[in-house]
Amino acid sequence: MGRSPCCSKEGLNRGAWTALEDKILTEYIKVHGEGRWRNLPKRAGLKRCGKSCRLRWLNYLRPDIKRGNISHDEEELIIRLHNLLGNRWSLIAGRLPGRTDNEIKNYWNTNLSKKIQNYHSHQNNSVPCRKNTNLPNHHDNKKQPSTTTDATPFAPHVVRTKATRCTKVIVQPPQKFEDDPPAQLKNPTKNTMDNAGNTHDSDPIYDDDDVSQNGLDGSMDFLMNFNVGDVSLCDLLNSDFSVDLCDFNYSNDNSSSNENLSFEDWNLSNSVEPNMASDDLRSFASFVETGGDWLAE
DNA sequence: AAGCCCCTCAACCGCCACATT
DNA sequence: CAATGTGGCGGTTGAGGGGCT
Repeated sequence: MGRSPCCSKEGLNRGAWTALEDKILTEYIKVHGEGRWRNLPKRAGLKRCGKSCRLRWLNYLRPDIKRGNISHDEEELIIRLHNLLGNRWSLIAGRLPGRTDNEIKNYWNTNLSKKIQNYHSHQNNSVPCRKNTNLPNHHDNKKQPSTTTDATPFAPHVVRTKATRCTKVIVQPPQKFEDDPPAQLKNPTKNTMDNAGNTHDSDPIYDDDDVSQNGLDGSMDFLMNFNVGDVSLCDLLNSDFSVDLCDFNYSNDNSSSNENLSFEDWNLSNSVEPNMASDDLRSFASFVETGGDWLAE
């Protein structure tokens, strides 16, 4: 099946965006919203390819973009996530609110990949084989930057799964949790956490009406509603997953599918490092792996 | 001061998955 | 079911800037 190019390249501007183009694009999206990228340039009066507009918006103009230096915490998280996910920058970026996949990819290629190479060289005088890590050749012969952190990569543990997103899942707890559930599971009282780490009980999914509608009695079943960005970076890094079991991220803006998620899916989306899991989490994870139903809304 | 080299990162490209017709 | 449309992803490129000689 043939594909038409995303746009005619003739007569279009290329290269760096001007301030005026940025302004036009921003104003247009403010009024009309994102989407329909192919037609956007014509409607907005931009001599740009639709793809280029989308990229410019997503990577640079979006108001929620966090620009500036990657913090040590963020760097550590990137390393951990890359260890789990490989070069799946969009997934990694999804765990770093305000950061874009392009930014993380660039940061990895220019900083972290070298640090890790240096680290492994230092450890055993050889660079271990890393799954799915394709370092750009054009950087190989360039001088190494000074190492400013002591970030320690983990052994390769890339989980290869298809990225699956869902916002709301219903999980029946294992017997262990029915007998002695973690605090937040005992009382599924609508706790969600915002970006500042504050908890709220505003999530309508936990409303009594919802519980009854779903046939849940609150003590046996519980709902979890996750969104990327709901948990701050520090929360994620410092999570005691036995306590924060309900605060994982699993995002979705496209909730039409009804998927069964494997434990791998669940684990990679909810835990930065599997070894961090507590006994409770392990039990819970085991339950999910062996029969828990994930019912995407 | 000029030229060269290297690094960073915004932007581009090609491909893929999924939705729609 | 095939063709087409659309959005998204990861790899790569190259302009521009800074540092070094």
